[in-house]
Amino acid sequence: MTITIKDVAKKANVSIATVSRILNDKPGYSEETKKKVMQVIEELGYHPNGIARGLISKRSHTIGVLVPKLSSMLMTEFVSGIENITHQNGSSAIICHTESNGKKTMQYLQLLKEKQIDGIIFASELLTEDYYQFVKKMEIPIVLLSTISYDHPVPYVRVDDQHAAYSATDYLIKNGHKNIGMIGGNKEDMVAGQPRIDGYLQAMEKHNLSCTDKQIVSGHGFGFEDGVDGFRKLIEQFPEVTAVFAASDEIALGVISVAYQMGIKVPEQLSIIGYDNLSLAEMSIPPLTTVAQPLKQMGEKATEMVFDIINNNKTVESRIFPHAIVERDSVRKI
Amino acid sequence: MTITIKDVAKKANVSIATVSRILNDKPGYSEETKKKVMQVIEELGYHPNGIARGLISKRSHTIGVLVPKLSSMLMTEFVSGIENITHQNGSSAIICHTESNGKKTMQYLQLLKEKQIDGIIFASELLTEDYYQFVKKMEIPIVLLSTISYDHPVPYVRVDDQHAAYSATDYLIKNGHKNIGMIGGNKEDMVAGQPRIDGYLQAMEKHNLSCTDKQIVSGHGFGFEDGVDGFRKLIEQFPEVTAVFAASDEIALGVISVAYQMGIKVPEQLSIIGYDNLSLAEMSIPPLTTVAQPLKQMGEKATEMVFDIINNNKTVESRIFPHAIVERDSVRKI
DNA sequence: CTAAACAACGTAAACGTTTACGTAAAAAGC
DNA sequence: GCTTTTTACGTAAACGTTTACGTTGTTTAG
Repeated sequence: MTITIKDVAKKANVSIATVSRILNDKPGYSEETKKKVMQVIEELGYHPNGIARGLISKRSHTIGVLVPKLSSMLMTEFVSGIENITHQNGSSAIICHTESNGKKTMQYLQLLKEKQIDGIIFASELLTEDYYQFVKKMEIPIVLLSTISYDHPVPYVRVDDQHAAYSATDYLIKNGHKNIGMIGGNKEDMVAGQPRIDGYLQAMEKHNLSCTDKQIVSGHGFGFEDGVDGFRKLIEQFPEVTAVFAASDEIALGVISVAYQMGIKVPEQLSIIGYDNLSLAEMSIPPLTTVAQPLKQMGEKATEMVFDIINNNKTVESRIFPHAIVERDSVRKI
Repeated sequence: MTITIKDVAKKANVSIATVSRILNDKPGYSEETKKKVMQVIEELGYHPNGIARGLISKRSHTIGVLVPKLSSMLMTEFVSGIENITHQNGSSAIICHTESNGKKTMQYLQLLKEKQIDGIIFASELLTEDYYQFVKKMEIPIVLLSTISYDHPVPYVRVDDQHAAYSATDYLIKNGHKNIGMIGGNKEDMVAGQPRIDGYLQAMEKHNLSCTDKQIVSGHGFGFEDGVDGFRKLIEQFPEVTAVFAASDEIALGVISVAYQMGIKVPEQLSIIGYDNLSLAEMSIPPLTTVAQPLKQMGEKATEMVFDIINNNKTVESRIFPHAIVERDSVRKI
């Protein structure tokens, strides 16, 4: 038998209201009774039932996190930050990995609604009209992480992908490279796909470097395999390539791998810059120069924003986090 | 205003009991009224309140997952499996990363208790007496993942670390290596620390290979840095080394990195076998031969076991999952 | 044709809290 | 000393469900 507030009240010879008041620091009890009650609580090993509390307070002290792919290291960093702040606020996070599956996502949203979660963090995926409408009906605060909504005013936290891609390409150019190729991820990806390609193009144009279609290849995703396939294709259609901008660190590792197999030395013959600054970037050979996003902090900020809306229900402003080039050894300085 | 079962009942001209019966497929209603009620539910966009449900059913449809380090790729695989099964059972998982911090762990356990979670998965860390007693008082099913409890009968899912380490070392020996070093992780780690060292020793002994203290170094953890520090130390005190067994893939990458810096060729001059088979093992140069644990399946099984206890409250048997050597290119066959 | 069984509901208690309201005694104000 | 305020509680309603039990009307059995 689990013990409830009633048991405590009875044993302490007070009413449940008094116990509740003591538990919640609401005025209306004497120090003396507090002592007695606390002692009884200790003796009985009583813990309040959060569910019953939630029923009244209409707060579940839980937030939902929707991520497309749990196993990606990107997500891990986000989640780590989210978890920090959530716990700091006496709440917990339910991670839902949607696998970029619309149906699954809707299912999760339903589940989250039933669970009466207090807020949502929606990460790294396009907020479709369906999702938006559903969330709107739920009347629950939502913050986008590393993604945006074109059609609706939903607060977000992200970096400027195009700008970051520009910086990466610019870095290659500034180091003397001219024949620069790019391996993008999924072109359809509205956040990490086209914008990064655009940033690349923008930098090439700015520096008056010719840039044909052959210099850009984009695959299905942002994984290692996409990198190896991508680079094989790239070097075939653009053999003069001397530097490549990869839209993710995993892609970058893929090209390093192929380069190694083909006997192309990195960075002597081929320079590579990645994107994400995952922990594996420093483990690679050579250590990978890459674009860093403050992933954990972004997760933290997004979560703070959610709690800001919940607690003060004020509207919050979106944030663009700064990116940075972290220089390691995969780019040759000509 | 959120709409409740009352609103549905009123609009459909039935009692809340009937609505509830329809929602839960309990007998006691006609097809006709069902149709009407369902229609009203649709119109109103009603979703039952899981909290109120939980208050009665005494099930929160939530399980707690305690992991020491979220950002490790190991954990990600576990969590991914856990999440799968949890969702399959109409529940969700709350991930708590304890950072191997006793105080934080206890805090989380408290939180989970208040949340009235239905079960616990405790991963990759020693179940201390404190934890055990607390969980026991909670009277909640718990399953250990990749760890064990020496003093108490708590069901677990793991691989036989000593055996796996034996296999790895044996693999090196069978491929003609004799001067085999080992870089262990944290020796204090009762699961991944000493047992792997023991397995290594066991294999060496079995094949009558001398093995001095100098051949084994163990650091603070299982990360990349531990690998680089470890190998630097190893090669100093045991320069004849021709093959090393690393207690984790990250450690293995660390030694590959140092080897590269020192101009030692892998696998020509130095063979390396890792442990874990993380995704980065295939991204490394050369691709890393390693010991594979079916991480995701282990997470899934552990979760299934939790639900087994919850639903049928039968006792479950612990499982030892098979490990396997996945051969890539980091070990030279002499 | 009547008693028994059953189908299709409605009523109300229960789950474990919080909290508005009421009340008695003590403290304060004049 | 009497009113007013304050303190320290207790009572009971509310949160949104599920479910045991009761009730009515209809079907079935004998």
